[in-house]
Amino acid sequence: MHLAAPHYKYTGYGYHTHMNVSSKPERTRLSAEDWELAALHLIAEQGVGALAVEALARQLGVTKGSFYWHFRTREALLNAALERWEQYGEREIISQIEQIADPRKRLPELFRRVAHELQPHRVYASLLKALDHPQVVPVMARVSQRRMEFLTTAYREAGLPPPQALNRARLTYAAYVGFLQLNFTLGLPRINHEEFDAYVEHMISTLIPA
Amino acid sequence: MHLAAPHYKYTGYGYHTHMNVSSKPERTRLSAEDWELAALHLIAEQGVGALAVEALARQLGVTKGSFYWHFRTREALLNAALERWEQYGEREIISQIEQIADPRKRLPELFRRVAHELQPHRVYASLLKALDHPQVVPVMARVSQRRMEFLTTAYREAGLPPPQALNRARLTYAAYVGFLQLNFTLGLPRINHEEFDAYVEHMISTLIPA
DNA sequence: GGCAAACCATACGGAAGAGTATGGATGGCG
DNA sequence: CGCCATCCATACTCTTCCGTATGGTTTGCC
Repeated sequence: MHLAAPHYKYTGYGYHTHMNVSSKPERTRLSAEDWELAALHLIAEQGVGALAVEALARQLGVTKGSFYWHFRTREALLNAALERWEQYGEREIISQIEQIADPRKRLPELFRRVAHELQPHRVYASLLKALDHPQVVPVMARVSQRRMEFLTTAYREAGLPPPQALNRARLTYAAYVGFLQLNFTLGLPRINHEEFDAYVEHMISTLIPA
Repeated sequence: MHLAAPHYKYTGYGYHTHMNVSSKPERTRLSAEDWELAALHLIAEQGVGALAVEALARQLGVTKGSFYWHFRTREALLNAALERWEQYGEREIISQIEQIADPRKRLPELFRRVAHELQPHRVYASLLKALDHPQVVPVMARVSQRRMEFLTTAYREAGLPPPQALNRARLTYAAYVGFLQLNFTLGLPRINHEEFDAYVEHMISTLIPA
């Protein structure tokens, strides 16, 4: 009889000291948060379809008995993990960019920063492939919508008239999403580092108004 | 004992007269081709994950017994369907575009044509979400690679120097892929017709050199 | 130190779906 | 007409994975 709704602490996005994936000497007891983080980790690497409770339990060194104490169902875990991801997704980057004084320097800087941290994009890429699961659609819709709006105002502030700014934001964000898919999901001729930097600069020069 | 490797006819991509999904008065006997086409149809609408043999059989008005006569396994069906799709995918469009005399008019025309036939893109979009299945990766890699090369030469012929042409092709194709995902997979604020046309023109003016 | 509450293991039940075995129906063709 | 190849139905088995039931163990705390 476990109707317990455990304490959601939301201490951010990252790993605890006592949790390490795929090695089991550390046998501290687990919290709901641990399961959510492990779930996100698994989603990033193998996709939403691979999110099975018994597999996760094995990976954490426990059994299903533990899981069903913390969560009512598998869907509950997915929802909790998605909610956590949505909360602590782009917080920092957006606020960092907004602190840049010159509006015309914001977009290039955004492009370069986003380009150089690949890890946070893995979850987003996995979630893109899971758009048939009804639970992820609203989350992705909200996140994508917020980012699009951020891009749109950035383009306006960079000098584009409103209607063009919206379309340019659409184009930019589509290019971002497509790049994710084509590269570390599909593995097209593995672009290397210098080449990638050149690509980013090409993007900047063709998408951002001088 | 059915080791039979049935006759692959490859008569193109489209529906037979005697096959209609989701109504069953027509009870002709089925061929391997029928199963492949039905599979592609199902993939386009519900994704690769929904490709179950019993479900397909129900939809075709037969039972599994039929299926396992034509195919050795479920994977065999997927491979056959993918192969068919790869063969009869972009044949026409590419050849049509190549017949346009002025190289500078090819890209705008390509953009506009691709934009106005949504149906063929549904399979591609579904396959993008199935990039965790190892069977679809090589197919998508080949198809995407071919299209990218086509775009690259088109940009060169339109006047871009080679390195820029490659990056512009990358950008363009990423924008295409991302648009698919963001729109009829995720349902972002459902862009309407005039607005969509305006978006396409915006793409043309920012991505294609004057 | 002992007692709740929190946490976990073990052993089930049940649904879904892949694949197999086998016999029946159907159609061309000699 | 009758036979053989083709096509399909029925009735299984096996596996995987979700969820439940229940009892055991650990931990904070009085």
